[in-house]
Amino acid sequence: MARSAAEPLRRAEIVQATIQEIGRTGTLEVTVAQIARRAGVSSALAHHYFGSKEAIFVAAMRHVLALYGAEVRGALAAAEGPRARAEALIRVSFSQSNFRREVIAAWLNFYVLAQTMPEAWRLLDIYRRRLDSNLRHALRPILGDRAAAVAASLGALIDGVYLREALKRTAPDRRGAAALVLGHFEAELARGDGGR
Amino acid sequence: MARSAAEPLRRAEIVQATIQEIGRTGTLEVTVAQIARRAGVSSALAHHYFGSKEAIFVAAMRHVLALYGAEVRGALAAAEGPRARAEALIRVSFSQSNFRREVIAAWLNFYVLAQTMPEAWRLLDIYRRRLDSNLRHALRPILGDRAAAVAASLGALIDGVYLREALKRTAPDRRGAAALVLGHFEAELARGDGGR
DNA sequence: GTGAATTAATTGACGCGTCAATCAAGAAAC
DNA sequence: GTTTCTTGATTGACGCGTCAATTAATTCAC
Repeated sequence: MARSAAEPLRRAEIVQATIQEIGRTGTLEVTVAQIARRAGVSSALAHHYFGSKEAIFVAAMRHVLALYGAEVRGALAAAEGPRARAEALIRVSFSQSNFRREVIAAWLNFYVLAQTMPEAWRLLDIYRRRLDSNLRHALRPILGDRAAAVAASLGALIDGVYLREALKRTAPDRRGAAALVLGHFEAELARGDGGR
Repeated sequence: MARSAAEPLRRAEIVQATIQEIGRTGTLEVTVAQIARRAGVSSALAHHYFGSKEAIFVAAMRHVLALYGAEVRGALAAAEGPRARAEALIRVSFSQSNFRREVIAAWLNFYVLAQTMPEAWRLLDIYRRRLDSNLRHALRPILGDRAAAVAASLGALIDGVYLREALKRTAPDRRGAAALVLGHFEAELARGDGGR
């Protein structure tokens, strides 16, 4: 059979173009034609591979979430001790590859997409659950019963920082964003007579 | 002239319908016809009064922000002392009228709107600036130099709680949301040897 | 190895639905 | 009887998804 490796390549290009277009416009109101043009293919091909515009968006979400998940695993593997694990989870959220204009814009719009697309909702819910779970796990040894509450707080704060970054005109300030959340973390540690 | 008080009335109805439709669909992808139908008028009338769909959205934003602003002023007026003022600012964000499904959904979508509409961006920027300013003012006497950082953290946390609430299927939990933010506030207070 | 056969990759054109905005005209108020 | 209020009908643009057809790659018979 005539099986070249074109399909996975094209799929990846289209997914990449989708994220960039969402980043450029800041909206989900991008046409399949725009995405296809940026990917250097025809809109018909995009439909051929993904079937629908919604499916293209879902693929883009999966890509972003997968990248994030992979970095999380890497960071956790390298972290020694509960506190380091919690800090690693925070830092990953503001890593070079995740805390970028297009990715931030994509996240914001994925939240909107989740309002109408069950599949998008499911994906975001998985992300949230996993982050909460990871945080609780890391915090339990140092914060005990307060672990759950602090995990929820840190999770919401990370999302909030993303949201606010989406409004800024300037380039994302990874260091500042991470410092803000880490500062919050330290305040909670200090209070709970944390692990110092 | 035939100037009954119809115009302001219709405008208010249309604005209200806009917020409800955004809440129902969770998106800005609502048609003028849908909004008009819910307001009990024709789509032509909506255009007659507002001129464009964008203008309708802006009016809806102004409404939400104005309501929030009014409650903030009321709460600040009633609060005695720096700490009470800060707590009042937090509580207002989760008040009965602000922390509702439709309003939360509207906020989320206003953030998206701000990506493409300068006017929407301006309005959101004013909101953020004012909240930061109010918080810094209240915190300065008890936290000194740390006031700015804690204000930024609290602001982002509030936005993050809104964002996460937008994903939930259940009715908004005002008490829980306020408790989460207030809990973090206390942690910062305890750390900075705050005002007790 | 060459040519026919088979399958994948890719596209241009376009139908069909949708929607924002306009317009011309009727109803109501004063 | 003029002005505001209101609408149904219309339109022009646009975008998703489809389809028939073309091109490129790979296999296989010999």
